[in-house]
Amino acid sequence: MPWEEQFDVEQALTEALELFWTKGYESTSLQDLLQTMKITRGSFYNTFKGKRELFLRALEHYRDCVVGPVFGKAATESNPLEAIAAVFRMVLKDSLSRQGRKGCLFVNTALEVGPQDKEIGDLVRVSFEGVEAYFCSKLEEAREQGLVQQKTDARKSAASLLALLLGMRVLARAGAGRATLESVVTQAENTLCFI
Amino acid sequence: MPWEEQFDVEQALTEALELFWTKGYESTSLQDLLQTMKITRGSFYNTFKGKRELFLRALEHYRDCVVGPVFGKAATESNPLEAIAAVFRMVLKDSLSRQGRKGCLFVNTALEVGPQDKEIGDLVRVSFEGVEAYFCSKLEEAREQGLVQQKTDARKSAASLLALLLGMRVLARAGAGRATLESVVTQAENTLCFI
DNA sequence: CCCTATTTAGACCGATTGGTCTAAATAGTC
DNA sequence: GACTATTTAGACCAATCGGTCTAAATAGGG
Repeated sequence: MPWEEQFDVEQALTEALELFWTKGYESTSLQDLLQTMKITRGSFYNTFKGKRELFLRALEHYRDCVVGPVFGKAATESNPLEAIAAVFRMVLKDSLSRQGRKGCLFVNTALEVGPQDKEIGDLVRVSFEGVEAYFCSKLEEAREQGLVQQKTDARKSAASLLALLLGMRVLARAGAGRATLESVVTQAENTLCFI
Repeated sequence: MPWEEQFDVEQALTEALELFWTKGYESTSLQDLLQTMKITRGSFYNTFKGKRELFLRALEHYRDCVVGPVFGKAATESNPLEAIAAVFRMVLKDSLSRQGRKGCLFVNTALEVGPQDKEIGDLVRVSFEGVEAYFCSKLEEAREQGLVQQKTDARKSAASLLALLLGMRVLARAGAGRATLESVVTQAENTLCFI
């Protein structure tokens, strides 16, 4: 046991992520974390430098293991508009589950700790810009394929789609009804047709 | 001085609101509050029962003094679609200012403390539902006046407009660029035309 | 089996948290 | 000007915060 790490770092990170996601950064105490991650104080500060550093790793973990797959899966759609719609449908499906009521960790973080921590704030802002760029590229693809009017401003449409997606995450965490969440997606799909 | 309150409660409440709005609930300490409100511990606990109770009053203050006027002003528009557009334009103008980078206190609260405090969570959810209902009634008015297609589903459209508005607040607090925020509003205006 | 590198459990740290309490100061009433 | 109701300033509280440190336990290499 002494020579290599005694616990599954990946597993512990996942548990920490879950906790931060549910309770937010400030409301998650060290005691909470140690209990949930099932490690001791010593290993905690040995493996992760501190609470903030763990949080940063949890954010990256979330980006790679939660956000990434959603867009990866959507990218398999051959129709670029369908790729965008698929993102909305996946987020909707998730938002309707018990799990999904936690919202999106990036959105939660953007509001709670982003404004007070430059590094973290930048990380989530860059992530948002990535989503916007993803939508934008898909819309440009759609235009090239004639799926969308030539005059469509991809950047503007991408921005509004991003806002729609973030809004849905807020509504989900705020406990909005199923009908409201579904309406957002159908309206997004309609928007994609009329774009 | 003994017989009535020694300080301007309204003023103190406004300063507290500002602080909660900027830093969030958890990150705002009693020391912060006392300093900003320029009152002593004694008067604090005399006038407001505690931190949570002050926060609740700050939320109500925000609802009455910040959110209310926006919708009140918009309601003076004779064209119901213009009333909705006016809300978006006002929120945009605010979001572009230094002040507006705080986002919306209700949105911030919905994500940070809403999930952990039923009373507060309900308060913000009800507020969101109010906005949705406002949009909905305006859209129904528009339909009656023939400004909008007869088949338009006012409820669905209202929900997506709400999501768009919340998304804009998230983007503003996350530090999104001017272009992104403006795009959201122009797109919302376009959506209103095609509805 | 000894040595060594590492992890363990948990005592301990100062700082800060939200909240209470008391004694002095204050400004009205009579 | 004494009395009284109230506010003041700030000492004080236990609990918790994130973080450090040490001694015992552990399991590899030689």
